[in-house]
Formats: sequence, structure tokens, C-alpha cells
Amino acid sequence: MCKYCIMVHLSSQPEVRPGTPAEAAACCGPIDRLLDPALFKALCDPTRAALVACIAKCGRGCSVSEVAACCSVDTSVVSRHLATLEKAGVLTSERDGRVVRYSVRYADLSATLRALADAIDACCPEGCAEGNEEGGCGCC
Amino acid sequence: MCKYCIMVHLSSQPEVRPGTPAEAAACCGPIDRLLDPALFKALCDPTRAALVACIAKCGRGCSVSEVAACCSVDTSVVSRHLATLEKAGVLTSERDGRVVRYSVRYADLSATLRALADAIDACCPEGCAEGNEEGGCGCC
DNA sequence: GCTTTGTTTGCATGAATGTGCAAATATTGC
DNA sequence: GCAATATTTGCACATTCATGCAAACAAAGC
Repeated sequence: MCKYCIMVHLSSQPEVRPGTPAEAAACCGPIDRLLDPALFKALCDPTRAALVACIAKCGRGCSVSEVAACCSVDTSVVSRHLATLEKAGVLTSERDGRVVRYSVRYADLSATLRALADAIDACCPEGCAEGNEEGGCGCC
Repeated sequence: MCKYCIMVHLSSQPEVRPGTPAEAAACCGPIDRLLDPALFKALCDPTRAALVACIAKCGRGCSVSEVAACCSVDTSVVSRHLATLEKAGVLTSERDGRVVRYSVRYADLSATLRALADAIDACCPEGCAEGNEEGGCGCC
């Protein structure tokens, strides 16, 4: 619990919610960790997004040259994009001889997105998600 | 259903799944629409992500100057960032006299993220999500 | 009308980034 | 060892973009 939330708790106010954006910024909640710019940075490029969708729909490990055959950019560019996506945790790579196969980390990726969705709903004052009415918000 | 999937269906193969990334790219599924680079582009900047988290935790409409007090960048920069986030569908704005209040579109944002998570799971060949064993994948 | 406050826009600048080409590296088969 | 195939890296280039400052615009109060 952050400094602000402790303060509010000590004053035993029923609604635990920062009153201003400045207080909210000082109040650390699940959304701070889950709203990770690094993940979005990996997916914000149209070419990279297309590569992820392509590999995801293929449903198996795909080599760099296989993936490069799908899009209009150079193989070296695809290689760099796939490395970027792996570093961001979207893909995994596996070397098989000369070939490097990239596959989507389905479970990790979807779990991260659902956790973020939960964190966003927990911040919703009108209770977008259920189980948000027991006093205090779930944002901190 | 895309051209590839129709072809596969007509040949009555049990497993509806593109065999190569090239076929997968030609196969349009839910993930193609949901893996939208525009949304990620809005959230990929650290400053913008912090602004969203800040407004989300605050739980109410926040003015530009209020939000600007939270971070170290100029008010004009915050104004531009908030406009960008609104255009991407993350925030909504409402004018109240001189003040423009931005709030998070909680329900829309979390629903989009969950739909993407579902689409990713539907592509998973090992059935990360349940209800994926009735023959054929959910990627197309 | 004038002033004040809040927000947006024009402009310049520096940094980051996507891309292609060529070269280098890695691995397999001969 | 040598050739062929697959991937990565170095380099250059063009574009995008985040940022700050100043000016313009909008709305309220006097």
C-alpha cells in the first residue's frame, strides 16, 4: 500500500480514493505495473502487429524466412522485429539447426492483457466489474 | 470466413489451421482486428501511460492542468497527449466552461483488452482457453 | 471592453525508429 | 575445407515523434 493509501486508511475514511490526479499519481496500484509501455511499444508498429497475428494464427513455431514471405519487408527487418517481440515477452524463439523458430507466448500474453483489464475495471468508480462495492476502490 | 478457411472447409479436413505463415497471413481472424497498432501506439509512450494510470486511479474527470501537475512535462505536451489518447479511444473529454475534463473509458478499454486476450487464446493450438477442442481452431 | 485563467496550436529541435542493402556469422551437407 | 542456406549485424537514410516555448484561442469575471 502506498503512502497516500496508508494516510487515508489511518483517517478511516470509507472511500479510499485519491481526490486529485496528483494524489492518484502518488498512489501506486496494480495498473501502474500492468500498463507497461514496453509491451505496447513492441506491438505499436503495424508490421510487428501483423507478424504477431500471422504467427499466432499459424499456431506453430515459424522461421524468420517463412514469416518474411508473408510481408513486404526485408528478411533482416523481420529478424529485427521478431527479436524485439521476443525481448518484450510476446514471442519465444527456439533454434533448430540453421533455423530459428518463433512462436507466440499465448498464455502469458493473454494473461497479461486480462490482468490489465481487471486493473482498469478495479479503478472504475461506477463498478464496471463486479465485486467493487465493498467500500474503497481497487485502484490502490 | 476467409478464402483460405473456405478452401479448407470444402476439403473437409478435420483441423482448420493454416499450415504456413503465408497462409495464416491470408487467413483473416478476430485477432487481425483486435491487435490494433493504433491503440498500442497511444499507450506505448511512458508519459502517456502514466497519464492514463493517473486519471484511471483518480476515478473522475481530470482537467488538463490538474493532470499536468502530476508529471514533469509542459501543459501543452499534456494537452497533446490527452488528445492523442482520446483519439485512440482510451479517454473521453467533456468541456465544462474553461475546463476540459478527461476520463478513462474503463468499460470500453477493458472489454477491448479481454476480447484481444480471447482472440489470442483462440489461436493457441494446445487450447490455452477452454472450449477449443471441438475440432478446428478459433483463429479464423 | 479588459483581464485572468485554461487550453490549444505553430514552430523548431533533438532523439528514436523503421527500413534496405551489404557484409558478417552460423550451421548443415558435400 | 568448401559451398549453400538461414539469420544477424553494421551502416546510412528518411521519417516519426516527444518536447518546450511562445503565441493564439476560449471562456469567465470585472
